[in-house]
Formats: sequence, C-alpha cells, structure tokens
Amino acid sequence: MTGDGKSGAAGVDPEQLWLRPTAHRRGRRPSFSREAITAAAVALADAEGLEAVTMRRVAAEVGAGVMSLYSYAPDKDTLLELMVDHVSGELPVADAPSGDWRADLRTIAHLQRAHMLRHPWLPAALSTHRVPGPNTLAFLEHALAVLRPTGLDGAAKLEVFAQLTAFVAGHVAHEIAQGAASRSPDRAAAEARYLATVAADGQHPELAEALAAPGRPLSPEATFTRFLDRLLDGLAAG
Amino acid sequence: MTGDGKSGAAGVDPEQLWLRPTAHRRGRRPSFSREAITAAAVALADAEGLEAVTMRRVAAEVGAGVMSLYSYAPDKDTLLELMVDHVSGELPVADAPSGDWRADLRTIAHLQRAHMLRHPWLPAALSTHRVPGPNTLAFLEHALAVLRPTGLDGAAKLEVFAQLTAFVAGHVAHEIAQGAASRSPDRAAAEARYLATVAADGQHPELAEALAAPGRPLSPEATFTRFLDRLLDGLAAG
DNA sequence: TCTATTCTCGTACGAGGTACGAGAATAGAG
DNA sequence: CTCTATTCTCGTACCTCGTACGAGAATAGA
Repeated sequence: MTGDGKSGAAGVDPEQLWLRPTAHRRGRRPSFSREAITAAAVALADAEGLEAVTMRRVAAEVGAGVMSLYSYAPDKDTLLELMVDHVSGELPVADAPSGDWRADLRTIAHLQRAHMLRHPWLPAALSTHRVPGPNTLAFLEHALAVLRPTGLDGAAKLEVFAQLTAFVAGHVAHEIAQGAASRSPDRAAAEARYLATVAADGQHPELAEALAAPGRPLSPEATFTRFLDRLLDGLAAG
Repeated sequence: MTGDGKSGAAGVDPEQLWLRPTAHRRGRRPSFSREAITAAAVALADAEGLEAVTMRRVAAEVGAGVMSLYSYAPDKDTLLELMVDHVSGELPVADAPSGDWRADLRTIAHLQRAHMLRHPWLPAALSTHRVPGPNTLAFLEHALAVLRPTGLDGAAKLEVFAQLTAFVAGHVAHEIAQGAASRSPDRAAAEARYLATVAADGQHPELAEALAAPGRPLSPEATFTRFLDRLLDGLAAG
C-alpha cells in the first residue's frame, strides 16, 4: 500500500537497504539480481501502471518463483524504494553548475518533469517518505551544488530542493490526470456534462463564468514553465 | 478495481454519484445513510490512517454487513471520493472576498493546510484525480471569486487554484512525513546514521556541508508561510 | 566428502474487494 | 388486508495480493 497518513511506523531501514554488502561469499549462487528484478518492476510500472506491479507479475517477468524475490528485497515497499532510485539513475548529473542558480534550477525542474512524464507512477511513489538511495543522492548532491551561490544554510537548501520536487510532482500528477481524462472521452464528456449542470444551477456564478470564458488553452509545458518561473522569481527574493 | 483496465483512478461517474436523487420512494427503508457511512470512514482514516479504511472495518463501525455498504457507494474508490468531499464541508466559505486577492489566497492556503493537517490522509487521497463534489465546488466557487480581481481567464483561474492546492498538499505531505519520522526515534536515528555515512564517503561534499551546517531549524509553519509568500509574489508578477 | 551457508520456490494463510442471490421490509394496487 | 413489485440487507464465496514457512538444491571451504 502506498497510502500515506500516520503509518510512519512502516518503513525501510536505510542502512540495511543501501549499505549492505553486495558481494557473494558462500552458499548457492544467486540466480537473479536486484538490478534485474528492479528493472522488470520498473518496466511493468511504466507499461501498465503501479497497480500492475505485484510480486507475482514481477516474478513471472523475471522468470523466478514469487518467493525468490524476497531474497533480494525484504518486502514490496522496499522494491518500490529500489524502483524510485533505479529510475533516478537516468537523471543526468554531468554538467557542472553554471553559477546562475536560477537557470540551473530551471534546468533541474525541467529534467524532473520529463523524468516523471516518462515514469508516470513516480509522483505517486514519491508521495510517501523515501530514504534517498545512491542515484537520488547523486542528483541531490548536484542540486545542492547548484544552490551554493544562494548562500542559504544547509536545511534551507534541502528544503528548497524538496519543495521544488514536490512542486514538479504535483504539476506532473495534474498533467497526467488531464491527459488520462482526455484519453477516455466518455469520462471526460460525463464530467463536462456534470460541471455544466452544476454551473447552470445558479449557485455557482463564478464557476459558470470560468467555464464559459475559458480563454485560449495553454499547453501543459507552457503552464509548467509559467508557474516554475513564478516560483523561482519568488525564491530569488527570499 | 476499475473496469476499463487502464491505470489511474477516474473510475467514477460524477453524474451518477453527485446528481442522483436521494429521496426514498418504494421498497425497504434504508437502515443507514451515505452520510453516516462516509463519516465513519473519515473517522477511521483520521484515527488510524487511510489503510485502516477497509470495507469490513467501515461496515463494523457503522453496524452494517459488509455488502450493505454497496447500496450506498458502488465501490471503495467512490467511498474515498465521498470522504474527500465530506471533509471539504469543514472549510469555511462564509467570508466574502476582500478585494485583496493575495491576502485572500494566503488565507485560503492556510485554511487548506490546517484542513490537511487535521486529515493527514487528504494529500494522498488528492493525488489521484477527483471529480469535485458539492462541498469542494463551494470552496472552488469561493476561490474563483477571490481571483476575480486578477482578471485572469477561466482556465487560468482554475489552474491557479489547482496549483495552489497541489502546493499545499505537497508541503503538508512533507510536513507529515517529517513529523512521523521524529515520532519514531529509531527510524530517524537510523536515517541520520545512514546519511552521515554517505556524507563521510567523500563523494558527497555538498551534502556533508549541508548536514554539518544545518542552520537554525525553522518551524514547519514558518517554512510554509515563506514558500507560500514566494509563490504568491511570483503569481502577482504573472 | 562433509558441512555450513545461501538461495529457490511450492504451499498455504489471512486480508481485502466485491459478485451473487436469497431473504426481509415496505409502498401501492386490488 | 392481501398481493406484488421494489428496494435494501448481508451471508457466502471467489479471486487477488503480500508474505511466513520450510524443505530441498547448490556451493564454498574444511
């Protein structure tokens, strides 16, 4: 369950997860690998959504028995954690900070957006607290370097990064929902009819007007850029 | 599980859900009510988190048989929808827009934050697309009225509201995660140890410095206000 | 070769969502 | 009042899911 709420007790021990030795010493040789299992899970999530990622499906995809997965990850929640860090490895980190932290942050945000659009399950997966794995940490390291010219203290820099990521995730989640809605015309039509009915009831004049005068539709990308720039403008002042 | 086989929520027909007649005509008199069932589910989620909300638990809480719930909501997803709109009824809408849309928006954001802290499952529940019910629409109507002085077109106003809500949800989710972490000292300590180990590996100088010089810790409320003001500053310019 | 170790995976259990359909309650028709 | 159509109640059952258990297989070192 990816459900949030007060279930903070459920969690993964980061030391056990990311710092455990990976070498093989004695005993039977492993038939699979964390990498392969994680990659299969990611492929499944990309293709069919997070809810298609079940231990049985992943095992079948890898050619393993279901319970064999538990030699590589102690539970499904951990597998999700592995998936998140796995795809974070796609984020390029090579280019050094330019010194213009606003431009660099903008670049980072656009990278994250593209990344999340490529893996639409990411916003949902990020909504619960995750301990950063090596790939995530590499990206974080880069973001902190970018923020160096701001002169913010450590906690503030971490906070800025967290907020930026949350902003991007929120936007992309919205973007995906819109896209999904327009991809099922019946649902979209039903929703439009419903809103029209509500707008016509006289109790919602502002909504009626907003729906009547929608303005020219902006591309999701344009909207994203607009809000991002506003947020960065604001950060510049703070 | 949604019948269309595609990923994502968007499985509820809004007309069937929000516009269906509520009057009782013929046949056996209902023993329960949508209200009571929804309220029980909300109470459960508030007390024990979203994952405690199962059809069996809710039914037990109400004193009904499990399958009786399905006379009031066609499936669990719909029940979640009802829960979201139910708690939206707590949001005060009475006060008219002051004409200062920035101040009004700030008030709205703070209301939403308090609301989500009161119902910590809300950010997660909002992360999937929801069709606004009557209470949500009343609040939206108010927000649109507040945004009237901006002169934005309909789509833009809706977009601003969505972004603001997403921002608040993202922040509160983070806030809750932090709070949950500090409420389980073992986890927090393990995570701190892990990050310290990573920071000491020489590969993450920026992280090491950020952790070494954290600065004075800000209250979550202060951080929220700071970022919110920045976002509003930005919106003012756009 | 023997043994300790490590991995594989069939079986099984409990929890969760919900389809089915029999029974119970009720309003209106006669 | 009786009959019937309607509407709600809910026990039973099925399927999917995560995962505990433990027996068997493979392997490295003694």
